[in-house]
Amino acid sequence: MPQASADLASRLLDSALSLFAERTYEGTQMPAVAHHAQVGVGSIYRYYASKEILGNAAFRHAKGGLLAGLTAATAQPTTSSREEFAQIWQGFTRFAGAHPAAFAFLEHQQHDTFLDTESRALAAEIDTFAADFIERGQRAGEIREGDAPVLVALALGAFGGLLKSIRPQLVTDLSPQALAGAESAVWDLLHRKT
Amino acid sequence: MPQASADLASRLLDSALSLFAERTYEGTQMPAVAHHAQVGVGSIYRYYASKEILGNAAFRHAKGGLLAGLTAATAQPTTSSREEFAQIWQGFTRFAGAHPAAFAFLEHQQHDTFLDTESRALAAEIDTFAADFIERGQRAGEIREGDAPVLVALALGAFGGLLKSIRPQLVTDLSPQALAGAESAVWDLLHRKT
Amino acid sequence: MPQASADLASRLLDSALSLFAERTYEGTQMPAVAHHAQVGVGSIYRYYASKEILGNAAFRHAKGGLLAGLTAATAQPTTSSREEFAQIWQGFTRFAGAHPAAFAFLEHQQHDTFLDTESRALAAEIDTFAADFIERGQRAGEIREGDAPVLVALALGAFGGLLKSIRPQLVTDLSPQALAGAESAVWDLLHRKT
Amino acid sequence: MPQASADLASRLLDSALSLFAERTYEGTQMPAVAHHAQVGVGSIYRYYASKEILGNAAFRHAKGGLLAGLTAATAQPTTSSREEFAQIWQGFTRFAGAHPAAFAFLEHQQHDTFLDTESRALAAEIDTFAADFIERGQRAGEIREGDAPVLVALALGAFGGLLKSIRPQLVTDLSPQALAGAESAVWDLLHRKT
DNA sequence: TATGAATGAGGATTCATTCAT
DNA sequence: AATGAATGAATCCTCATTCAT
Repeated sequence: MPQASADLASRLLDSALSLFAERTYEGTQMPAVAHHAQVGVGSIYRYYASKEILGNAAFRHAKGGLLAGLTAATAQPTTSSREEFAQIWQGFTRFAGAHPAAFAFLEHQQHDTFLDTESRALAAEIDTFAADFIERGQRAGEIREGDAPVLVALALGAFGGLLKSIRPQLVTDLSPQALAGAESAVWDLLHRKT
Repeated sequence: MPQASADLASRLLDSALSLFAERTYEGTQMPAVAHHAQVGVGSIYRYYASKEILGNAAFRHAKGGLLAGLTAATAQPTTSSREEFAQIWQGFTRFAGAHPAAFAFLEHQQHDTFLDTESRALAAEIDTFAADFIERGQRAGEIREGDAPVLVALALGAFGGLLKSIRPQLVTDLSPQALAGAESAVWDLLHRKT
Repeated sequence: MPQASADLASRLLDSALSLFAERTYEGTQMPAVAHHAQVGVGSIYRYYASKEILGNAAFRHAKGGLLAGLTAATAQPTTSSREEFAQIWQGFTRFAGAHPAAFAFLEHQQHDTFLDTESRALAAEIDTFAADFIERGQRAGEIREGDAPVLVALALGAFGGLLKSIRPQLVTDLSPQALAGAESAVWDLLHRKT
Repeated sequence: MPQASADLASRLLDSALSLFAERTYEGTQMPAVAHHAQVGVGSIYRYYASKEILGNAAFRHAKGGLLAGLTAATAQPTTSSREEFAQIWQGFTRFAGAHPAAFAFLEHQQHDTFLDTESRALAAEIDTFAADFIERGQRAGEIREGDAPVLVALALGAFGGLLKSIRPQLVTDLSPQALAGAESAVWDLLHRKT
């Protein structure tokens, strides 16, 4: 069973993620992670040398997964910011639907206590990705004027608020209409009115 | 110093709030709160019987302050949802400017581990307040159709995202233009296009 | 009010005694003593420099009171050990009835953690008093042979057992018959059968 | 050492018992128990969830052991109360000799602060056991008239007094004569004179 | 003289981490 | 490789004692 250990590592990551999402990084005990993953405590340490390292791995797993989802969603060329926005929206939506714990964990405001430099750098990538989209849209005259990071913060904040409000349900539980309505509301947040 | 002891309780609340905002409720130690408030650890317990009680007091202080700020800001009668929105926006902005730690603490996603029923009830009041505003605007045809709680979540999320993005600076450090831009962006999120 | 402070000192002693009796020396907090005596905590320290000193004072007050009661009860000359035993029994009975908390406190087995030398010496006096009575009775052929301290331990133990069993009622709640029966049982424990 | 972990629980119980006997439940610190049992503090909590639970376990271990000893000692049928009393006396004597700390702990007057309902129930069993013996003897005309609980209290009190007086020596240090003398003294406390 | 708010050392308990099996 | 019992530093909380009023 050559992939046994790889499996265990990722099972641990999933367990950590769902417990962190539910009870906070600080509020989650290593024995609880072990129990959730159905392994002995000691086994965690074979894959993650410390709780801090596990926390960072979980964060990077989540953030990296989101970034990959967004990249994949925006792979098809588009002809307008609105279309690209739709792709991004779908990227977020799918990721949040497929990995609710990961998304919830990323939404926590306080990772500062344990994130290392590499994790912080990864976190910044999402912002850069979003800011690029905003700036492109502004140059094309489709997105309103203003500081790109500010617009990113508003839009991501709105999406996060939406997800937080329906917790612990899944995004996929929202009616298509409600979701479509939210999408156009957030687009209007960004859209340049003529 | 006749106000000494009444003050101590609120000095402790402030200290707790700023440390909780910075490092999470779980990540803050009682001795750290005592140190920040420049008192002995034991003194905390004269005013707050446990960390959990202190946490709830801090939460209620913050949430109650925000609610009071919003109520005050919307006291003047208005003739349109846009105007009322401006009042609310100012209420949020002022509160976040005046009590950045309190606002940051409220933005944390994970209070579930320690909030008691009373605190949760207070938290719901803000949502009700906002949902009322939304529904009134919808009836007046000024605010877009859709589930009121969903719109509330989007708008509050956007505002929260904004504040989070500039941390640890103050809202008041944003240029008036940036702030005004953000305000109209969020309004457009809510506004019914004709 | 010249006796005010003497009063306070003894009120504190009484409070201490009844709390110690109820909850143990170790289980009683200084603030609880203050509260029971209706004074501020600080005031205790004007009369008793520390909890340990208060504990010893309470112990000596109780033990000394019992010794005084026994001495008074046996003041009248008697012509037999049985008569003297009756006096002693009455001495114990009256003291336990009049000062139930003091008696209960003395019955606790563990004073070793705080008693000082002087208190221990006083404690020994009761034993000496009782051993004297036993030895006199043995010389007169009225009390059975055997180690005097052993007989003392048995008799005092029996009396203590009696009191413990009816706690928290008072000795005076026992029917005169029951009390008389207990008295003759304990006398038979000591009495030399012919 | 296959019995290691089952042993740890009982080693902890023994350590707790001897420290509680010596210094009171309240006067004994968990680290002291750990030290005495030669384990880390944390290990106590794997077996006993709190000090209170440890205290109750220790009490029940002691009381249960005594009850078992008495039951075993009285297993042989007897033809008189005097004989049965001899069995009971031997039961007490052996238990106190074999488990001096357990016996001393049981003699403490103040368990009220931490005993739970189950422990109290067990404590009552000894009294019932003794009261049964008394009542049987009374019906047979061998034991004096009087309230059975009162006679039990007197007899147990006497035995307790005896043990207390020789502490910290062992019962087994008493000369056989002294012990036999004490036994007949206590029997005379109970015996119905003709 | 009396008070009780303030203090901080000390005690109970938790939990990340180790290591013998 | 996996386990989970054992560890003890770190955390919450208590309470004897002090001292400004």
